[in-house]
Amino acid sequence: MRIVRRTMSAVDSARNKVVIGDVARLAGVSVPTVSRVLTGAAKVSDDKRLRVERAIETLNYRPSAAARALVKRQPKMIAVFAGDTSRYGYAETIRGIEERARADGYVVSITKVEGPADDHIDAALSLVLGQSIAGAVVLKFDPAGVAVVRHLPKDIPAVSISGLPEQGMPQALIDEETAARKLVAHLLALGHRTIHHVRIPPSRAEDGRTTGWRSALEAVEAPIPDVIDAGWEPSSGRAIGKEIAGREDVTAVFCGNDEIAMGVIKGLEDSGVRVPEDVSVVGFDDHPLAEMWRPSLTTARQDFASLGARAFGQLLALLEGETPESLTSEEPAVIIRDSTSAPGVRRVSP
Amino acid sequence: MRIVRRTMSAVDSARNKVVIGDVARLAGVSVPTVSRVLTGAAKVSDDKRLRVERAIETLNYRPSAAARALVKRQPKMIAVFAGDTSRYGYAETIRGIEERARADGYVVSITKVEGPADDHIDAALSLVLGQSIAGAVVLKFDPAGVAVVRHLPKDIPAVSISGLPEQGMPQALIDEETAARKLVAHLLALGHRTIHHVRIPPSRAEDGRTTGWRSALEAVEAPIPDVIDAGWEPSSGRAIGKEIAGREDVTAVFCGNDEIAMGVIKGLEDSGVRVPEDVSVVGFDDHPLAEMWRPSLTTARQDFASLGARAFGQLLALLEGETPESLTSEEPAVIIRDSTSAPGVRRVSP
DNA sequence: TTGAAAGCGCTAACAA
DNA sequence: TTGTTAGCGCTTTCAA
Repeated sequence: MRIVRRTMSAVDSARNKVVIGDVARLAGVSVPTVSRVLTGAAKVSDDKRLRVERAIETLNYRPSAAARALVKRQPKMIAVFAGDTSRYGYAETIRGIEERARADGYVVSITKVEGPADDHIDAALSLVLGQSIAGAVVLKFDPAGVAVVRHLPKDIPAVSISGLPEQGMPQALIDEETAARKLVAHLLALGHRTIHHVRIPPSRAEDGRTTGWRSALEAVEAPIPDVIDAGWEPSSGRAIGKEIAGREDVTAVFCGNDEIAMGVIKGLEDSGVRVPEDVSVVGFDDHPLAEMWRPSLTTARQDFASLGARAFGQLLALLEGETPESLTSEEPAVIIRDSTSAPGVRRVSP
Repeated sequence: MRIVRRTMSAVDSARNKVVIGDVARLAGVSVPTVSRVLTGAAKVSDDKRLRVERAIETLNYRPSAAARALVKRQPKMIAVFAGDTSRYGYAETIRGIEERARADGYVVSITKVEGPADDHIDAALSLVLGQSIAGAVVLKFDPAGVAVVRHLPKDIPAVSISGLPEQGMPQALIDEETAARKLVAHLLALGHRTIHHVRIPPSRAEDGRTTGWRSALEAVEAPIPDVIDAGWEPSSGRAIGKEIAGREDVTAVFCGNDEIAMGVIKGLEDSGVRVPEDVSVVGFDDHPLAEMWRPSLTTARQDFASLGARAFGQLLALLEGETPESLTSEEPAVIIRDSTSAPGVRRVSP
């Protein structure tokens, strides 16, 4: 232990850290021997091992992660970039990544990317690349995520997560398109002439959910109404619900996610339009409250956590020099509940 | 650049990394000079600076974070420990920590602690302490978080976040107790004889929400019913709602959070009990869907994100050698909506 | 302003 | 089994 100079602050206490040499001295062995008992890399006599262990204990020694990282060149941390960290789908995906990473001995850092503008991306990247990371997972759920993928240095092992296949880095995918198509087909089968679409902010020109909706309508040559854009907040869905309450041509609505669907339902009901009697509404994701909603939501279940876990698995493969499948896909299950029914006679409120 | 031996894998490409010496050689300067332009620590002639910058560009050089960390001893990462990462309150708190940390140049790692058992704690701690971290924030919302606080080495700068003051490390607090008391007082003022409490899993013997409920009842000498324990899932609230639907003595329920309140309401309605006509229900947190629920939820708003931000602020103070206020408090606002009313005549379904 | 030399705390390679 | 010697890639003295 070196000498403490002034009053102890956190910085000083770090400076005063016990190092491997202190342990070696106290135990009366050489530094590499301490290292050997630390890593278990080579045999150490029971006698010395015991002395080293006791010295570690008394000095309360913890090896310096920085020094280890420098010599081992295998950082045990991966970085996650996301345009949001707390919203349902994002948070669940991150949970899946973290759980799987932790099981494999990796710590995960999360960095929210405020937007797709270059300075946001650069800020996030330079912050994170200033750390030692083994690789990165990018949540490509929004334009910010897409921009991160574009800016990430090519030599950083990385996997992206999204709902629609694309070129570039390896991806973990959910087949949103098929799920959307099924949901729309369900509505069509119920007898609706066409299905309106309230979409959540898209990551690029068109996302899987929207593509699926469109192709399902095209398949039966149903009219394709203009897309209605919502934000991420349920309240934006509510405003849209109020708007479409007055439109007799709207009998079925396919929403970009469950929270927006809940908002839309609320907005419709605010205006005296009943769901599903007057208008059918479907969501997407199977949010934990979707089943509890009144009426319970017809939706497509997404397993975000396992999506995240798969993404980490692909990253791990990449780190081990393999070339992971770029298109691991999984089809979300459609769940029919009470928010959809055959079209009724719209009862438009005054 | 060193020589590549076999097929490039991620590990090899890491081994083959461009180092500061490569830049120095290409620019025709010494290594410290490169370091100087990198850090801006000392003056470098424009001529050499330019050459160095160009060399960095052509070689696509990025300094090794590990080497820097070793010599600078000031890790720019903080660790967050939490018993959950995706549930509303947790995710929002983490968001607040991350946003504030990022603004101050820190990356945040998140680690979920699976439970309060020693081996869970040790696993999480040893994983994270194997990284270079400047400090830690512990979400003490559950027994796992409480256990982390107990096990965390004393020499790691740390701040905990919870709803009830406690000794030990510095804390960021929300005054849940006062908010709970107000909520219960509101119910009492409406004319309810007593208020039942459905609590979420407590972090220790009693949490602020429960303490506040109890003291509000004690203050007016109202009978104190047994606490009803729920889990974290809305479905557990629903099961409880169904149970209490048959109890005529229950006219008002104070739930541990909004999601449980939504479940309770759903369970009551499943059984034909109306909210608030037959039973009043209040939640806690002001979840984004609380206002959208039918009936909209009376609740207490919690600003988890700012709570997280404050916690990071305290940690930063700690890192700078200051002694942060241990009890920063903030009183959640009570929001009266439609799920509460004067007691009516209970109409118990068969 | 610049370079040579030293050293951060650890592990790996090499002898003994 | 052990200790000695060399680094890992950077920043920081210290001279020049």
